[in-house]
Amino acid sequence: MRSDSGSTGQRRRPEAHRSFIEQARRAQLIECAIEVVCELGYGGASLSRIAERAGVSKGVVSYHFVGKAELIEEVVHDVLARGEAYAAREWFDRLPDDAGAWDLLSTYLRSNLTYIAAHPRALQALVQIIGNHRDGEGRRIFGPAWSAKLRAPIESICRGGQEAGEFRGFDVHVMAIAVRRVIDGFVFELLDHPDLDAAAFIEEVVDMFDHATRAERAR
Amino acid sequence: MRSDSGSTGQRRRPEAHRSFIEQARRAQLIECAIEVVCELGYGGASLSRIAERAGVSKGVVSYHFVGKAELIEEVVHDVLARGEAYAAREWFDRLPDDAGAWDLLSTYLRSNLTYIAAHPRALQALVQIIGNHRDGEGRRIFGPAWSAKLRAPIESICRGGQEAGEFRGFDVHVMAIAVRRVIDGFVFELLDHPDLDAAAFIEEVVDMFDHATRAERAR
Amino acid sequence: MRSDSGSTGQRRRPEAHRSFIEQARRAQLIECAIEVVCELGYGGASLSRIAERAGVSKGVVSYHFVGKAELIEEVVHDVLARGEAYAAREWFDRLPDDAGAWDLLSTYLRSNLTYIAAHPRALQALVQIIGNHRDGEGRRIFGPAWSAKLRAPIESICRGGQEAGEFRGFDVHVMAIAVRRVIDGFVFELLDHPDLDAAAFIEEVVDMFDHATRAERAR
Amino acid sequence: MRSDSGSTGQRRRPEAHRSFIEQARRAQLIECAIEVVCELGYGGASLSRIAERAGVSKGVVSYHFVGKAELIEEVVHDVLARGEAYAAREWFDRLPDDAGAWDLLSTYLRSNLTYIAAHPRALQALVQIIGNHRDGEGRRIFGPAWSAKLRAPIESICRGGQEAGEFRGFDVHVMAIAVRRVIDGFVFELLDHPDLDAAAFIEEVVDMFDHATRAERAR
DNA sequence: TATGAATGAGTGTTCATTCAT
DNA sequence: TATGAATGAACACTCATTCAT
Repeated sequence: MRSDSGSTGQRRRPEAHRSFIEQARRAQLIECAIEVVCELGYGGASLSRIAERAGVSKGVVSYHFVGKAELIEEVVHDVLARGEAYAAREWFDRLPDDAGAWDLLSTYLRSNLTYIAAHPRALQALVQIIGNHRDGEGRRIFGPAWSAKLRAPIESICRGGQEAGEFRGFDVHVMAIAVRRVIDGFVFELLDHPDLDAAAFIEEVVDMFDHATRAERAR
Repeated sequence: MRSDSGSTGQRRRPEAHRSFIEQARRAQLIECAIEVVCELGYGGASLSRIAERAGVSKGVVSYHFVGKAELIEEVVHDVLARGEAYAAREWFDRLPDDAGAWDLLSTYLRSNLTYIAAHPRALQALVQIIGNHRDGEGRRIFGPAWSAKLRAPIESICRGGQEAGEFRGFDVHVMAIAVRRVIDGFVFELLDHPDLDAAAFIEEVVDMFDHATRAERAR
Repeated sequence: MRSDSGSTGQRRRPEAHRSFIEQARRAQLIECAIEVVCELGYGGASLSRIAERAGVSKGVVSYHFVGKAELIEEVVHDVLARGEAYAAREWFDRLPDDAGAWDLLSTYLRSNLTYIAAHPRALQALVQIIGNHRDGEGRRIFGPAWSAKLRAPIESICRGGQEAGEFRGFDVHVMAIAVRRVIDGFVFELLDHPDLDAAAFIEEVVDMFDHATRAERAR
Repeated sequence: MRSDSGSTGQRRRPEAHRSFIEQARRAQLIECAIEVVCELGYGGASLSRIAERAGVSKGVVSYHFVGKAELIEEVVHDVLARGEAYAAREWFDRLPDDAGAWDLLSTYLRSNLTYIAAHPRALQALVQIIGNHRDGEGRRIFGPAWSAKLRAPIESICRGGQEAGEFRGFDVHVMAIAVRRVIDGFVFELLDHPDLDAAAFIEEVVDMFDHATRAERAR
């Protein structure tokens, strides 16, 4: 999932030989970056503030990451990887072998939303970075191509559901956009209202997409 | 609709006595700010770049606006005001006197989406600003309260539709979030794919929310 | 008293043909400059703030004065001229024809101190300007030569007193410095403690210099 | 003696763990600030000029001091601390155990004046800063309260002398003002006339205050 | 590995000044 | 006479980055 095409031209260190301590520091700094981005926004997440939060000197960040860009992109990679691992478990646990399209879509929704509910701050950072991180010329790093890749599985599920007659004949691209937008919106909702009933919210969303996708008289 | 709550403590000039030329410059600078924010993102929209785009010296911006915050917030005010004017016209033109909840909601969707299709860059700037503009302590200027105000009319329409039996018994808050998130997502879609068939996209969205909201056997 | 040697190279307008209105504006701006310097200090006295205080546009100041330097130097000229006029009246009123050195010195002290008590803000501005106003290369405009001129009459009086045996054989230069420093210090005292008993203060100062100057067994 | 009342709200670094090199840089920058303030005045002492004088880049100053205010206030602290250390030595060396009020006062005068004669530039900077340094709202940082603290020991000595019958019944507050004003005036005198006979000047001042304070027939 | 020190570009802002109207 | 508009330099400050130790 992670695009290794060094967006900024900066080469990443060879991931192979990293000592234990280096791995730990990187993980710690990524964690701190998440917190700072979440609290102060992408623009407020300077290296000094991240280092300060980690209780280390500013140089440490530059030592472990080739540049700010690598740290930021590593945050994205990290959060995404953890999310995918979580989703894979859900997928395996919850889905029967003969799962229908709606089973797939509702599982996709639930696994995404429960993961967000469990780590709202990490995903807030992710959203901030995706919307703001740019290269030297001002081009978004996580642009259209990246979003398309994120939407692909949803579109695939939807197409399957339509072919099976389970879903009505909507435009799968539009539906995928709606699904992702609603999922990502959950992040803000959770942070803005910490006392939100997440489970109820999730079921409402699932229910909404049930009505939105279901074939007229199906299921 | 415009929140006069001077987020930064900076006082805005008395809007009353503004010369023609001042109005023109302000409008030009707001326009340039929109373009720069749209192209380079919130973080890339420095006063120098905005001034450069306008072909004037940096001091001009400071002359016409009390501070960067005023310029940025004026962009929000401006885009919002134009959007509301547009929506008001649509409302008046399209809606019969005895409009039902679905008439209202679909008009809300269509007027918002067609306005976005007409000025995608302005609304991209708006989205960037809303998500990133913060005060000196790092608090979002356009935070939860602001979003809530934006969602209020949608929730009101939904409640009306439920009371009239036109809509099913979904959670109006969740639905309002979905509506706004999908609408705002349209902004990115348009800019990322300039050749998009906007009309078709809009009808798909309207159709989706028709299915999502409709009472089981209604209409 | 005013040194016309254009300290900054800037030429002053010919003082001759000034319309009534121009005179009034200049006087008003000088007054406002005094207030602003007094309240915000020399460094805080920008043309904008002075103009704002006067309720006119910034350009007005530049119109009536060749540059900021002229305005500032005109403040000095003005306050000094008013002070001298006051002193001259006191001199004429209070002094007998056969006045002794102590009569002269005490009158000098009293006329200076009462003038300060009457216009503390103007003299606070004066002190601020004299200590801070500099030319383009950073040289003080009101430097040693200027202070020397201010001290000349005191030294002259002291020398007279010594020749007459009225004063003891102190160093007139040192005494003149002390006199001027104490007088100028009164300015701060008045502004810092508005409820100060000025008359008592003045008599204490006069008394102090009586003891400081008097010949051992004289008077 | 150092007022820790963070005048600007800016926090000073924990003075404890400062590396040797940091201490050296700070000292150097403080020295350069003194020179620049002395030569160009408070208003001419920009960070760039101070850095330039030190032969370092502008950022170095910001690196070692939280803000300009800290640097400036550190100059005050530094000069004052050195002066107090000097005065304490003088006090210890010169004063007998049974010192009278005049011994105290004359030692106060001499130690202050000789310190000034030894470091006129540092004290010129001090005077400039005290008269001009202000907070964001234009209020003087070293205002009335600060001056009062500086005058306290003089007043105390004077009161002692009066109670002992050594001094005449002058107003101690007025006398303290005179003492401080004359002392500070020495700074300008030295810089304006580098060839001044400092020792003679000092003795003249001491002599003057002897006459000014002495009880009618005492000593 | 980690730090402290330094750099230089870039930020928003203020300012005195100029000039057409 | 007076204004509003614009300029460009200077200001304090922040930042990502580099590097010797």
